[in-house]
Amino acid sequence: MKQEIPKTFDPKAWETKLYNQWEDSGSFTPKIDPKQRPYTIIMPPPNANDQLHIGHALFVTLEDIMVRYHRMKGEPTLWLPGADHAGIASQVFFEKILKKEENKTRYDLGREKFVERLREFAVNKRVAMEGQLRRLGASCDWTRNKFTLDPDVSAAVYHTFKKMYDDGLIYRGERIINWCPRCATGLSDLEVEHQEVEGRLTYIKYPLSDGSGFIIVATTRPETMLGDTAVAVNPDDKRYKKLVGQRVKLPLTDREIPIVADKAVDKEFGTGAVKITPAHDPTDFEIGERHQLPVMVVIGQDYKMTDAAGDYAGLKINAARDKVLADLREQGLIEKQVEYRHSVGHCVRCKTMVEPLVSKQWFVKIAPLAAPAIAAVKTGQIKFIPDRFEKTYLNWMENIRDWNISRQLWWGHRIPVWFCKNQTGLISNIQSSMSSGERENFVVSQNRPAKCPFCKKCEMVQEEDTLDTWFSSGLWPFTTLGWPNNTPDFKYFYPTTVMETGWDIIFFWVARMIMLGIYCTGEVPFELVYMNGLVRDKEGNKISKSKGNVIDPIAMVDKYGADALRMGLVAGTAAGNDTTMSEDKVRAYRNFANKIWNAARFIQQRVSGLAGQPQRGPSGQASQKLTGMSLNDRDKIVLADFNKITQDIVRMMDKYQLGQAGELLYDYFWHTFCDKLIEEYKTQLTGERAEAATAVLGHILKNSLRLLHPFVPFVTEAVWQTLYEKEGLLLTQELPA
RNA sequence: GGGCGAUUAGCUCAGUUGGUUAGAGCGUUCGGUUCACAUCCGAAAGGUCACUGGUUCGAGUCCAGUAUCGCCCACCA
Repeated sequence: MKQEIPKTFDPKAWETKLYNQWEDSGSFTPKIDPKQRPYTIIMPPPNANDQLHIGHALFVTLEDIMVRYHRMKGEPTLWLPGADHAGIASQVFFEKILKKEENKTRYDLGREKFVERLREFAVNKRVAMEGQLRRLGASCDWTRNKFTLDPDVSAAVYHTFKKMYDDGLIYRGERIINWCPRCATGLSDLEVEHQEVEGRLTYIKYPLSDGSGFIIVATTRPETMLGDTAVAVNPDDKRYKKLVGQRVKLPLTDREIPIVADKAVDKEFGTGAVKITPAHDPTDFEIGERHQLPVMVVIGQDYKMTDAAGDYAGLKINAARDKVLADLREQGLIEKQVEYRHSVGHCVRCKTMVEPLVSKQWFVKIAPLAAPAIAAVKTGQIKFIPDRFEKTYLNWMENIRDWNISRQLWWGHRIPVWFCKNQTGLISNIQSSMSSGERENFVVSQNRPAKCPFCKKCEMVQEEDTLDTWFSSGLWPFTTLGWPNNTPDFKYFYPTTVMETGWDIIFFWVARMIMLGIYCTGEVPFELVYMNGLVRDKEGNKISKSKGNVIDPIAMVDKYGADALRMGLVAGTAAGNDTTMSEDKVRAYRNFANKIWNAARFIQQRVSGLAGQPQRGPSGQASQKLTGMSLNDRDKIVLADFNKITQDIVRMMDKYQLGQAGELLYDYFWHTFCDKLIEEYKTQLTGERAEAATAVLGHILKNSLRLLHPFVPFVTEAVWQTLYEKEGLLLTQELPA
């Protein structure tokens, strides 16, 4: 009596059941075996503020394929899941919700309440996300699940901050930084994106102090002239050579400022003379440093002119600009104005125009960290797939600048620094030169020091700022394994094997992990960086909510099954290349899942004894069975072909050509095995050829399921359990040799 | 101003170290109703592999240059 098997594969009937079975069996949790080399992937932790999108589905699928493949090779395999608190992203996201639903700001709630609410929010998002990862079939080890704000991870973050401070790698400095007025925080250079905007270049006459004439400067931001502390020209510019060292009267003020020569000035631009406002322009800040110019702040963090702006104090930037222009015009000091397109920095999160400001921030001195991180890639200790990204990485690393790690946010790791209340020095006089060597009374410590070492009596107050999210992310490959404690996990699984992530975060994340990994542990954090591309829509557009072309991966799973989505995401794609996604594609691979199901269904119905003759264990036994059989020449060719395909697949998988392996499997299974071989052999399933024909088809089916399993885990497992019930879970089976 | 990538069938894209008639999905046309699967099968149309030159017995694949498009980095006020 044959059991009735449905005509189509029904993912809904199988997926949840199979996933629970896998998870409950403990198959995702590796056993530490010192005799064997582990295979480890730390999952890039998704932001705990939203649902999974199609890009997550891509990386989850790629990593799951790698992990399932290596698990089937018999390696102790760890795929460690987690979530990121995503400082600025989550805070901005949650503030929007707060505004919309309760019409409140973070200040209305206060820091403590705000963080508590956001934590609650993040927990809920995490739980939902973990459910979605399961829907995709992610075979990660949930017993080791981590969150960046977990107490042990946080402790490791504070530990690292202190270690770096003690090693002189962290300093607090008054620097010009990118300030986002909307988020009210400083940003790193990477969090700023430049966009072209229409502007106007204003040529202003600055009278020479000796009354001999004018020097004309061009600027897009006339209002900042109130904070000018010099005019600069190129040292090789003949026009201005004799003016260097002279002074000019700064219009609208009673100040006189010098003319200096600096190579950063472009002779060709404007008049070749440039006003220098160290407090409000990064280039000017650097020129100012070279010439020891004072830094004069005329724009505050509230986007208004400061008291130092004299008559203009309190005006918003645009109003100040209008008034400055009007006043200059009245005095006849405007030479001309021309339309001018130039690029201006915007906050990568909220798209608000950033304002360069001088403020006190914490920085990581990057050069000592970058050097070994460059070497690690140059010597091949760390390899990139595809390797062209090594150039991108090196190009950036060789020009890297100090890293601003403080954020004026509430959501994140609060900087473990404590100030003496009686000599706080929190707000220093920013008009003074920053390199005055001022000393501040603070202690670096995770917990509040029992006694203030400075005044001996105050309760110390903690730094208000939090750390850049990427600081804790940079430690992720080892804080997840228990570092700085020498735990069994850390000892065994570190350094990890593969870091699989998007090329868009090479600088944000990959570079920082390499630098901090080597610094903290003395070893590279991973051997291989696999870069996945962006998922684009059918027309190749970037996917975004505003374009309305989002593809919800879970909706695709609901409609076509996880196997179909997975196969649609990876088949025929190459590392580092963007990939397109469409419902058509998913539908096509749903048909493939069904094809697998039906091939098995046919064999189960037509072939007697297959299910009752388990070819258990190492694949060698399957071949032994075949060798004992009277195979004809055609059988031998068919089996040799399959053997060749198997070797090709294994070779591709080992080289991380996952998309190609998937495509080859698809093509072989459907168009060779189903269309040709089953059709050919189905007439031989009775009579004297029955035994051999059965064995050949059975062998290929069974081993195809093994090879296919990393790509389409659900349908292969469903078939496996239907046909070979007694043999256990497919994901713990060995691959064909 | 530097760096990187793309250009292959109507559309979206693969093509591993150079090797026989260049592939897939979707779409198009024609033919198949029992015999695993119409979420299927068989067949067909459709490509000077952007252009030019070079290396080679042999180039979609390697080299140089050109064109178009795209991306990243950078302090041009």
